[in-house]
Order: sequence, then structure tokens, then C-alpha cells
Amino acid sequence: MKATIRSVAQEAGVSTTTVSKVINHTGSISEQTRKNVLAAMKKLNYSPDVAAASLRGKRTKAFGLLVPDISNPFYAEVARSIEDRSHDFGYNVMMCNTDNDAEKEKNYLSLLTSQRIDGLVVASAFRSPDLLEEMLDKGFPMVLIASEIPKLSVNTVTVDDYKGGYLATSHLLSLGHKKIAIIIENVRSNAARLAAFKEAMQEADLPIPDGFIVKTEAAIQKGYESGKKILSMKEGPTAIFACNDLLAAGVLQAAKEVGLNIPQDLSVVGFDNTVLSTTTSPMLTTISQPIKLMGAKAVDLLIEEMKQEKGNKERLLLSPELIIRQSTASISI
Amino acid sequence: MKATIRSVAQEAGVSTTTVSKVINHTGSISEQTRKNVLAAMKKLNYSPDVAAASLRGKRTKAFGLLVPDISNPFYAEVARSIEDRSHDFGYNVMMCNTDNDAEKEKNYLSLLTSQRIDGLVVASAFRSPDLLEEMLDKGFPMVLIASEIPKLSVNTVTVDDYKGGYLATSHLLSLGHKKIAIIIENVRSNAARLAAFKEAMQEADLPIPDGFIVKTEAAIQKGYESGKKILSMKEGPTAIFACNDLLAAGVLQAAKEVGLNIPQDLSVVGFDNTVLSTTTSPMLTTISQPIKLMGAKAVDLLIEEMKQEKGNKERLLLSPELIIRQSTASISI
DNA sequence: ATGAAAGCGCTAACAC
DNA sequence: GTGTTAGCGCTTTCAT
Repeated sequence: MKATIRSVAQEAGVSTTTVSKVINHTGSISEQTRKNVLAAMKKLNYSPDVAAASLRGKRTKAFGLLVPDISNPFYAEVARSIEDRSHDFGYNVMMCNTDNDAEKEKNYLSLLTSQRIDGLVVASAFRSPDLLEEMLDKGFPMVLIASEIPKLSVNTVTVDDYKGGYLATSHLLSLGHKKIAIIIENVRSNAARLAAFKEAMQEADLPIPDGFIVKTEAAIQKGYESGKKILSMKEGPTAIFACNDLLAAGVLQAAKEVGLNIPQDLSVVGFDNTVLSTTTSPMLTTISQPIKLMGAKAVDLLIEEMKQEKGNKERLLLSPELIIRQSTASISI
Repeated sequence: MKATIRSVAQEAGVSTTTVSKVINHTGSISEQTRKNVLAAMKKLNYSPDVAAASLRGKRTKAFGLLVPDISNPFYAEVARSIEDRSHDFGYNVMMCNTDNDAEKEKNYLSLLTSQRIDGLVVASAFRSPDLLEEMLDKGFPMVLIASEIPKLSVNTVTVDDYKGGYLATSHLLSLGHKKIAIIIENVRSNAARLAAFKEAMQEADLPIPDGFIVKTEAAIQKGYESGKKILSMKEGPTAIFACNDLLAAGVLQAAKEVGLNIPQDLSVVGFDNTVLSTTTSPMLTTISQPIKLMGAKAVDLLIEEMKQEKGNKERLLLSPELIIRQSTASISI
């Protein structure tokens, strides 16, 4: 028999109102009754029912989190930072894996609506963001993390992808590379990385030959395949910018298989600075995103928005950093 | 203004009872009214409020998931498989990171209780399982995954850790290694792996020198440090069994730093077969756990238990598999 | 086949 | 400083 506010009230010899007041620190309560109530709560091992409270207009103390795939180390780390910060505020996080699939996204959105969550953290791509827009219009607290949906007026925290792409390309350029290929994932954040790549190449007056831009999905295997394809060209590149660590790890495998030494024969730079970038051999030069900070900021923004109905939307652009490890080197010839 | 069962009833010109019946497929409803109600629901974009329903004794359609750390690739993959299967049943998953910290475990347990979850999946260590036991006694649906708490009578799905440990050690033994060290994490599952290691060594009449068993935490850095320590011994081992991939990755780094070639100078086997084992170089020989299957089974067990109050507790022991890659080889001398 | 009404656990006026 | 009371959105007897 689970303890209710009524059983606590009875135990403490007061009314439910009083108990409610001590739970929520509202109204005024004498120190003595407070103690009695607290004691009764402890004795009955009482914990308030959020569901019931939320019915009366209070918060559910739960956020939804939409990620493409938690088993992708980048999103696992994002999830961890989101959950940590949420927990600091007494919030639980409902995790949903969308695979960037529109059907699943929609599905989860309605599941989460049924669950009466207080806010939503979105890291999924949402190529058709109509439903999100609807929720936004209704004033539903939401924040995008590591994901951009230009059309939407919404709180956003991302790394500066353009800068990241520029950093990576410049690094390669400064090493003397002239033939650089890029592998991107087909999501919005990667578009900015590509744009920066093109810009940097153009500034250096370098061409981007056909086949030097390949678009694929985020998976080691895909990186491997893309790497194979690029490295089989007659006039292959001397460097590859892989737009995330998963892809870069795949490229490393492909290069090894083709007999290329890294970084002597081929430089590779990744993106995200996930755990993977330190386990590959050679370790990956990559662009780091301040994941801990991003997660914390995202949650803060959400909490903020919940308090003040309809505050202004913020767009937080955090700075990426170039982490030089062992997968890049000056061009030898 | 969110649609309620009342607004739907009004729209359809029926009572709330009728609407409830069509939602839950209970009682009997004429085909015509069914259609009307469905139409009204669609029109108002209605989705039932789980919180309110749960107040009346229905399920909340949410599970809790306690993992040590979602940013550990193994648990990320476990979480993914749990969430996938839960979603198949219309369930949401609340993810909690405990860091195997008793305080946090306790904290989350009470947070989750407030949330009225229908069941709990536990992958966290729970060195003091009193609270879990209490919940179990109350008949609360629970399942342990990749984690053992012998004292508890509870549904469990794990890999056969003993067999896994035996597999790993035998592999090394069959390669001619006689001096083998082991690095374990201080959790229960690893105890079985260690026991199997000892057993296999004894069967082969091989001693385990002082310092060949090191106990640490699950992190690359810890694996690195432990590796360094072991490899600095005068009479070092020719093979190391690292009880998870994170640790193994660290050992690889340590070996490299000390100038040891893998697998020529040192064989390494990991455990878990996470994404890490394919990105290291050389790729890791490791013991694979059928994570997808484990997650699915765990959820199935939970659903099963929810239906039939107090069924018998099952203990599912799945078979691990030896995955031979490149980090192990016959002893050269 | 349908509806009226009670009540799940809780909060918030409002009264005292 | 404390209690009475009305409902939040829903399910569920029990009538009709």
C-alpha cells in the first residue's frame, strides 16, 4: 500500500493541505508541525505522486530527449550531459531513439505528449519539423542541441559548425595539403561544415575535384565504404576531412586496408572528439565539441523557458576546438 | 488548450464514458459512435493523458532504466536495445546514470517512484540492494540486466560471465601463453570472469604471480594506468585479459607507449565487443555479449511480470562468444 | 449501447 | 497557522 498525502496527514494529525504545504514549501507552517509532517513522511516512506500533482497544473518533472541513436558515442555523451543537469533540477529524462526517421520522430512526439513532459530536448534531425513547430506555437518549452532547424524559432545550443569545418580544413591546408576530400553525413549540422570546407578551399584557390565530396550516414561501416571509394580514385586526395569520428574511424580502416600509412600517406581529421578518437591508432586529430557545457546550457535554457512563458529564444553558438593528435601530418612530397 | 476527454465527448456528442471505452477498447460500442468519436479525437488532435489514467490505476507506460553511465559504449548499446523493445510495447524509458554510486542510486529510485513508473530495468551495481529488495517485496516489476545481485530474487538476464572468462583465458592458453595477467572492474559480473580465469589457469597448472590481478574502474584511462603498472614489472606477462573493452583499449595504449607490439609482444583480449573493439588498432579480440537479445529479453520479462502478479522469477544466462580479431597471437618464443 | 457519478492523489483558493 | 473544499483528466461500476 503506497503512502498517500492523506495517510501522511492522518499519521501527522494534520490536514492534507498542511502536508502539501510542507512538501511544496508554500504558505506558512509552524516549525513544529513541519517537523511532525516530515517525520510522518519518513515513517511511511512517502514520496509524492508527480502524476497527481501534474494533474493539478504542476510540473511532471520529466523532460523528453530525442536523439538519433544513443549507441552513437557522440549522442551518448550528449545524453549523459543532459541527464546530469536535469537531475540537478530534480528532473527525469525520457530517452527516445529516432534514427532520424520521420515516422519514429512523429511517433515519439505523440508518446511524449501523452506523458505530459514539461519540456523537450531535441537532437534528432527533423527534416519535416511541422509537428515541432506546432508545439512551439503552443508555447511548449523546447531546446535544440547539436542540431539546427533554421525554419524554427527555438532555443538552440550548437557548436559553431562553420568554424569547426573551417578549423579542420585550415589545419589540413597549413600542413600543405592541396587535394582534400570530405565525407559528410546528410544532416544539417554537416552542411555548415561542408560550406566552411568549400570556403576555405576557395580562399586557398584550390579546386574540389569530382568525387571528393561524399555524403553518407553516421556509421563506421559507412566511413569505411566511403574511404574505400575515395582512395580507389586515380587522383586520390592526400587528406580526408571526415565530419564525425565514426566516419573517421572507418576511413582509418579503409586506409590501412589499402596499405596507406597514416599520417605519412594520408591525413585524416574527424569531428566530435568522442571516446573513439583516443582509441584509434593513430589517435584522431579532431574537432572537439564542448559536450558537457552544451548539455548543461540546453537544460538551463529549458528550465528558463518553463519559468517565463514565452521568453525570447536564444541561439547559443559554442566554440569548437581543434585537437591535434596523430592522424595528421605535413604532406611529405 | 489541450484536448481532454471531455472536449472530445462534446465534439462527438457523446459522454466521456463512451470516449473512454473506444480509447480502451472496452465495453461495447456501436460502430457508428466509434467512428464519430475517432473522428472527434483526430479533429481535436487528442491524445489521452497517461498521468490522469494512471491515477485511476492504469499503467503509466513508462519504465525506469538505471545504468552506471550511458557514455560507456556498452551501456549505451544496452540502453538502445532496451529502449527499442520498450517502444515496441508503447513504453517510454526514463534513463538514469548512477555511476554505481549508492547515493545516486537511492536518489533515482525515489525520483522514479514519484514518477509512477510501471517497471524498472537495472544495470547499475547496487552494492547495497536493500531498497531494491523492498520494492521487490511489494511486487514491483523489475529486471536486472548485465548485472547480478545474488541476494535478490529477481528476473535477471546476463551473459554467462563465467563462460566468457573461461573462453577468453582458454583462448590465450591455447595460443601458448603461460604468463597471463587480468584486469577487472570492481563489480559483480567481473568476479565471475575472474573466477573462470583462475579456474582455467589452475587447470593448466599455471601460477598467477603477485600483481597479475589488478582491480580498477571502467575507463580507458584506468586501463592505461593498470597496463602501465603490469608492464613495468620485471617478470611481466605475455598476455592480458582486460575484463571490458574500455580497459583493453587503455592497455593497448600503454603497450604502445612502452614499445610493445601487439600481438607479437603482447596479446590482449577484451570483453563486451562494443564499437571500440573495431576501432582500435589492432582490432580487439574480445568476448561478445548478445546485447540486442539481452535488451529484448529483459523487456519481455518485465512485461510478463507486469501481467501476472508475482510470477516466478527467471534467470536467463545467455551465451557469450569469442570474437577473434588481431590483438592476440601465438606466443613467439 | 450509452451515461451519471464517484473517486484516484494532489493543489490552491478561501475560510476560519 | 491550519482546515474545507473543489476540481485536474481519467476509468469504472452501476443504472438505464
